[in-house]
Amino acid sequence: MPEAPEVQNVLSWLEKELKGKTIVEAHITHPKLSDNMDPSEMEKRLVGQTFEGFQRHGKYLIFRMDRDDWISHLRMEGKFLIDTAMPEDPKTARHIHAQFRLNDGRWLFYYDTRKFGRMQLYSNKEPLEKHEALKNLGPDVLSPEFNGEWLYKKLQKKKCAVKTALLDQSIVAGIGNIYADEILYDAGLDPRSVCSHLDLEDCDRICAAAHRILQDSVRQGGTTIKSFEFGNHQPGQFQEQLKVHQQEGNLCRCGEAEIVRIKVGQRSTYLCPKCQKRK
DNA sequence: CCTTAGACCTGGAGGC
DNA sequence: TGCCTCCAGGTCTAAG
Repeated sequence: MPEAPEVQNVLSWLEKELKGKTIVEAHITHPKLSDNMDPSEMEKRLVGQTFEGFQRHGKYLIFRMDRDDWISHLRMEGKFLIDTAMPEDPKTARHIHAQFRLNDGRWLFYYDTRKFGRMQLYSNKEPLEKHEALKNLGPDVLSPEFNGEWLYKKLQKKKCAVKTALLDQSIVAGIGNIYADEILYDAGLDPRSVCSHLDLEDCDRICAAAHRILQDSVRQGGTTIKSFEFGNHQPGQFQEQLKVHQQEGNLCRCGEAEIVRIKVGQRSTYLCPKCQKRK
């Protein structure tokens, strides 16, 4: 589901709601949700801990509790909800896989129809970047570390398609299928272009486009195509700005070609054959 | 090392 | 209405 801008909106909302709150009760009902320890151990450890800090790296949410770092990846459909009681609609309730009662009486629910999302808990005595879930990530897409020179150095040795490289979280963390298409359209590059064929100027354009597009999307609440929401049911607005992603058959803004859909690395990929050069 | 197909899950949309 | 196929903001693995 979410890429960096959507995760950032979820994070900001959770920070506003949860900062300083303490977990007083925890139930994890999906056994695979906590994949670095037993669910019952995660429940036990979380009870009594207070939300102190909120961070994001790529698509990972990081809750800094008083003793542990609690990390959550929403994958395709994971969502947090906050309410005073379990939703009554059984169709919603059956997809709640964890619930945490707070010291203000409310509940934090984790909801995930496809059960792809995962959580981990690590002692905060270790630095963040040492945690197994985070240690292979490249720089966050919105950080100044992700710049043309750095990307150029990474892509020079690779012969895969440039879109595949942008989706590789060890190169840059936070870009997913929607924004990869939008970034490459903005940079004027065909997603199938061979990484090692790109020059420094191409990499500069990719990074500048990534920063501009993703920052814009953060401000507009992210992209809601099917189900993304934050803040208990707010959709994002950025889908109205999408120029190629899911625009198959629509006239490109250049007015000279229709957007086409192809497959790159098994993922649906949208591009304008006129505006995007293959290198 | 790299690339690719399949697995993990559920539900919505569209064809017949 | 039902049944079937395809599709989905992601990532991991096994196999070649």
